[in-house]
Amino acid sequence: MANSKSGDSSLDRLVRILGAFDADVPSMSVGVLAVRADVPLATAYRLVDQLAAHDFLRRDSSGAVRLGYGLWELASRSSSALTLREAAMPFMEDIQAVVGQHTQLGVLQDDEVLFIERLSGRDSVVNQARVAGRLPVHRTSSGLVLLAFSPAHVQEAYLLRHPAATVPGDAGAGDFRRVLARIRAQGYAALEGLVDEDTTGIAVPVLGPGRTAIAALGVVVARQAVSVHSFLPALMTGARGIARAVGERRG
Amino acid sequence: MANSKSGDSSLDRLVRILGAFDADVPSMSVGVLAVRADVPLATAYRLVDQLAAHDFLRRDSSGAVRLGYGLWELASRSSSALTLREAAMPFMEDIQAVVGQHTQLGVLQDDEVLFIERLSGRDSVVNQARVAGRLPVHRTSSGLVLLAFSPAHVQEAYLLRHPAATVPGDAGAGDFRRVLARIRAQGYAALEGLVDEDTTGIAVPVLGPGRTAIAALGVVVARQAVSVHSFLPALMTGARGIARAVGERRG
DNA sequence: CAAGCATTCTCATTGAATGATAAAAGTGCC
DNA sequence: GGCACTTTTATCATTCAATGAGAATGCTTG
Repeated sequence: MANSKSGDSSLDRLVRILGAFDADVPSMSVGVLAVRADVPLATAYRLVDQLAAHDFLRRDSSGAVRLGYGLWELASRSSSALTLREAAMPFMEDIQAVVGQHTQLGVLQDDEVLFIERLSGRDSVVNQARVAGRLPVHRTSSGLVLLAFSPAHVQEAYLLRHPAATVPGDAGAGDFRRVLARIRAQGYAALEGLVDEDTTGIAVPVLGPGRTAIAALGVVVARQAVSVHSFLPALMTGARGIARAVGERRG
Repeated sequence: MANSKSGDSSLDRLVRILGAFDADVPSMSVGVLAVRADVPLATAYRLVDQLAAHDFLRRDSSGAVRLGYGLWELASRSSSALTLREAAMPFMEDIQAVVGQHTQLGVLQDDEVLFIERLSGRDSVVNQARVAGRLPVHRTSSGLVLLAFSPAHVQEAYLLRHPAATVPGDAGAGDFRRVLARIRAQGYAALEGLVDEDTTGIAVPVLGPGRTAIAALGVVVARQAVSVHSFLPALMTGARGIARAVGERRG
């Protein structure tokens, strides 16, 4: 029989199980997990065992299930993310030291921005929790930068999938394309109050081959903070440094 | 029919595929992947498709397969790792600023140390590549600290599985237990030339409930570096800070 | 101890996954 | 162009690993 619902492979079920965990519900009983992941109880127990064998899941003494380090370890092999992270880290530290604010590195994943690294000073304005793992492209400076510096066909595809995408501060329901063009022209994006009312996000692209963004480097500062332009040099320098470092590791 | 070899579930096969990638071979053709993961070619194509649907794998224009960000994203939900990482980061930065050397945070996974965070100064002595994602417990200061500050039954279980475990510098094929006891007594581990001939690793435990190590905080310095004791205060302070920060996030 | 979960077992059923094979679509080389 | 090669998609009969319902056994908790 295998499955009840159509359109889910065994992998889908496994992902649903792993995906049932998040920051709010980091651990749960197998019973709850079965419901959240929508799999029969008996099956849930079997799958949990399998996943636990690879330390994707872990069971504590009280029987609750939580994520293990198996995923983390596999993810660490992802050289693209790892290389980028490691190459970027020193530069991010520099930037953080200079601007003293939340600094982050994001990449494009599907139609969202996945932040693969963040440095948050103890006194940064941004609320940690609100800077989630993923955010919609048109809701962050980093996302807009990533899109603006993507190949034309990627942009078009995105616009097709998100016809209603707009940038709040911009020309009403204005032309999203024009926003992207301007960002590409000026080489950075700076937007107020997107993620949070009181913050401004500033992001620049980390450019790879063909003037395409392989990542976005951004900071989040208080809205009333000094001119955006005062942050740009550090960001630009950092982005260039990262791009060079990544290039070297590949060559 | 499902599978040929006994003792591998579908999950095992998926893990073998994902595990076929590492820093040395970050991308490969499906054909090569099939060989490395030991699955029939036709099956490999199917599994790759499935994994790509979740962005666990990604295919570039030339057809080569590489790891995607899906794993990374799932791993980020692992609140234990994430909480620890985020709580630790500011303290690690402090330490790195003071000692100016490679700083790392490790946790116990199976019988190895998994480093979930590292800060490597541009001028640190250690060779990045040699500080891999995982290392045997008795081959790193961090590992020894983690073991020394584990519950007695965990230690015993480890000793049973690794009867031949010794620490090079120590009393010949001396009593491993005694080494652990001393580490626990003095509150830190400092070992020369374990990972690398010319380096010394120093690690202290990040203590959780019940004086048990939830992580190890360590630095790697040049062997001839100034006295170990000059690094300890910073490490100890950092470890205490992390422990407190982690505790707060849970309460 | 009764009620409620959590957990393990059994087991008949079956269709999802498998993998051999073949064909089609590149890719490069002479 | 033709040849050798690899990559990729497609077909399809086979089958056993995985499934899920249910019963039985533990384990708390009030």
